[in-house]
Amino acid sequence: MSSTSSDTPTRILQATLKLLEQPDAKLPTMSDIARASGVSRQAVYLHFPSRTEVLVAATRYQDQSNDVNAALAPSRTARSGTERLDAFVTAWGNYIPHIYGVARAILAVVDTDAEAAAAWNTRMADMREGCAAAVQALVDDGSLPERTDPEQATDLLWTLLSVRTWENLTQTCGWDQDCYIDTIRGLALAALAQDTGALTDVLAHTEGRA
Amino acid sequence: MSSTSSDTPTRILQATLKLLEQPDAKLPTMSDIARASGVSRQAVYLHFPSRTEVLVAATRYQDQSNDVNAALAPSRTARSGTERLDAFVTAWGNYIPHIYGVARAILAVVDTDAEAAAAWNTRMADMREGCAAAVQALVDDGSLPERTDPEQATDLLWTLLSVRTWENLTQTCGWDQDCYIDTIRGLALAALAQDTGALTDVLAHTEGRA
DNA sequence: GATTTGCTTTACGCAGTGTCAATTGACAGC
DNA sequence: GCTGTCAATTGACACTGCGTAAAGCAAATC
Repeated sequence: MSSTSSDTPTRILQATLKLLEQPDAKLPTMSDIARASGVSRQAVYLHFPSRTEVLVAATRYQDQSNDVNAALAPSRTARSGTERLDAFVTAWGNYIPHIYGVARAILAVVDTDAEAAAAWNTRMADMREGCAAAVQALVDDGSLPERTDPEQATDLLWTLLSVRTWENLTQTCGWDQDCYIDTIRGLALAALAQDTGALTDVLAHTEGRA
Repeated sequence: MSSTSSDTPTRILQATLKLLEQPDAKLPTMSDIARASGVSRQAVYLHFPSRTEVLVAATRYQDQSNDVNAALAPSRTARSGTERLDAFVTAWGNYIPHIYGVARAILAVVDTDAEAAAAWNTRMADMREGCAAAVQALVDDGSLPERTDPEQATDLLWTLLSVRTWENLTQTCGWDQDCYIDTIRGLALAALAQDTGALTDVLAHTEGRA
């Protein structure tokens, strides 16, 4: 347990995360990673077979450090379906900023690298289970409209909560985090729980944009 | 006007589009493009300074061929605000599949290529104007809730209509196009025009998923 | 002391971009 | 016909970045 953080693979991952979390981060090369880790380029290959694997391992390491499950725990204890939906949107929505640096790097190589795509898909499948659970909670207490297909509802929630959507609103449009959360929550509640009141207060506070 | 389509730059762009529109298209190399154009690799450089420029020019050429403006025209003649919003969502949403192949290629290099990013941003800024116009139409006939900031409403509509959102729902989740359109329309009308009825019928037709 | 382990240094092969120079072929205009 | 010019070709090159390979070195372990 005395993971002193001084073993080389760990140092490489930590250095990689540090690179990726820089605000204007480009995709780091193997040389970048090696330099940042204080290690030779070949040493990186001694521990990771390819750059993609470094990135993928970095995301795993990060999830482990951040303890996603702990962050998402509150949503599992919620009583009603709408409460659970609300809690899940809040928890995940607020988790995104923590992983955005790494997510951006992975997403940048997903189009050209099957392995990165697989890793990202796995991660997103995990998140989708949270969506599915929230939808199921709605079904359980009858909040989900009868004619609505739970599978489709899950797809929609999953899309609303995607990193790309977060990126669009907060990074490109400059919304602040609270505004993003309120809006997505409103949309989700309106679409999945027919809670139209949730939408009326959204998009109202003008100071929420940069 | 007798753009015989036989001049080399045009042939290069057409060949590039053809490559990008293949269902499993990878990012084409300059050699790929040259081969597909029936021309030497150097000839491509004679007309375009870089690969990015080929891709960017291809998108412009495609917009021109498809005549985006014609596709979006119906939304400009709509009478009421909600009608206009509806028409715009339908028009743009149905236009996306036509540009998706190229959009995917551009999006794949956007993270690493400033020039590609600039080109894509321009294109998306054009689309955003359509969103802004639809929101303005809502404002004009009082359908937009008073407390809603038009700017923010535009951001939201723009995000709902993003290629990434379309990609997520139709490509990753396997929704069919009609289902996508209905859902986005429902969300947009509910969020921007308080038309909650628009949402009740959405997500209902189970056969809409693959 | 010999061996193993972890890392370094140096080098190479490969793909892909972008550049350069010399050459060919066609089609002007005079 | 001769000359220029333009478009395109061929073949070479430099550079970046990935991934591989081999030899050496130094500290830890047996």
